[in-house]
Amino acid sequence: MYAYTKELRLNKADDFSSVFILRKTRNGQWLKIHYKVNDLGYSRLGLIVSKKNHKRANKRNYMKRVIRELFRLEQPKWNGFDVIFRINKFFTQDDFVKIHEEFIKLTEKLLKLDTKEHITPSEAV
RNA sequence: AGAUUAGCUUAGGCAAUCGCGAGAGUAAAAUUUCGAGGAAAGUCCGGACACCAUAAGGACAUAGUGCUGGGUAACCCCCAGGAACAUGCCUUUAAGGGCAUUGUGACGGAAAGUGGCACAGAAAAUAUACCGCCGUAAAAGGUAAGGGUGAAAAGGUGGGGUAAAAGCCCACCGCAGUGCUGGUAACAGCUCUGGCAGGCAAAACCCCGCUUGGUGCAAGACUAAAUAGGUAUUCUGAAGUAGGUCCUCUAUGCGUGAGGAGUUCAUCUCCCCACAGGAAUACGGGUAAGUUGCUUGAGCUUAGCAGUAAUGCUAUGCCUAGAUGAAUGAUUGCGUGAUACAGAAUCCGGCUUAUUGAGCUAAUCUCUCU
RNA sequence: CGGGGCGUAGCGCAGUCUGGUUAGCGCACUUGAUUUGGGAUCAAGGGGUCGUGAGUUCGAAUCCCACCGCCCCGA
Repeated sequence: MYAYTKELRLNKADDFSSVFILRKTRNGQWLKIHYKVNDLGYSRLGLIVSKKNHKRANKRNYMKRVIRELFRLEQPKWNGFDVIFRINKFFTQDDFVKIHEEFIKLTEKLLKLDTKEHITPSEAV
């Protein structure tokens, strides 16, 4: 149920650009998301972490891991969406709780209707 | 015992839940094994490997490198040693000399050549003579002791000597050279000889010795769609339509070009030659895409031996990431000195830089005790 | 994986190849003059660890080495 396999990733440039063209975005302090409905029945994740966010590779890898982890835990509650996350601002382990809150806030529009009624995001964690 | 400096080692262990990459396993699951670093970094050197070029080697150019010996697959690397310098102490009238240091140590050639040395100073390299000194009636002449300039001025100190001076002479020191001794060598020591060559800089050009083909895993190898094009073979050249009309005839005519003939106002007509159309099949090249290269290697562990050491040899055991939108995280607990810097991308050997805490070694200093 | 360039005053640039004792230029800034006032103009002035650190040299922005930051290019 909480798996994160290769099928749940956006890999091709066409997939990315099709999401960008729709221009549906939400912005937060650390994160920015682009999203688009798909017909697959499950959500897919794309990540953009540039060298301008942080120069060191291990710090960028950490940010990617955190977002993948949150996606893994949250995506079963969503309708089928292609979602691309971009990092606005560099964050570390100390900011994890804040990042989690922001993640849930940004993605509340993607929730399925029935889960929205029964479970609040904070309980799901 | 503490502090400082320098160097070396180490980079964590166990457990729970949900997850990630690869292998094994299965019909599919279940299950199970392994899963970042000392710098993985910077990309500064050296290789392995692959392809291209040359196919015997040599010379030149370019770039790099430069005390001696050793290590290595190789090196702008490492180890050991030696000049030189620095710091401290001792000694000396001075020049200089000695000792210590886990300090530095890009250290071939300046007598192959070219060029440079601001300002100051008489003079900055062919030496020269400003103030001076001696000398003289005055010049000429002799001289470089002293003064002054500078980062640097043709050995230093003392004595003799002289008109005044000067290695002109002597002693000691420095310098250059012959010889001997020690050392594999760089070099060191001793003796003798020479009155002293001639400043600095080659991280100025340069000369000499040595090294040096190019491109890099996006190298390269294999499989190989769609579209377009290439080569070969075969088939087709139909229908429609055109030649004023009808009949017959013409199938390279309706496209192009060269040539010829006829008629003619002609942008007309005809003849002949060459090329050109369409379809199918096969072939090879090759793009996207995929597979491979891709991890067993100048490998690691332990022990012994050789060597001052770097390192080498022998034996024994081990297999330890291999992704490709690119794998280690989240929440906790136990416990600890446990954090920092930081994430493999073909692989090794170095160098450089970043860095927490703990431990070890050495030197120096301070305090206490004997 | 490989190659190239840049860093000098608040901003944009010279000077670096060939080392030399005031490190300049333009704009901006400050003060004064001019004007009723402002702008423009004229005159004077301030402002620099030459990206950082070591080295060569009597002397380094310049030469050598190592780092830091920024930009560009090729496969």
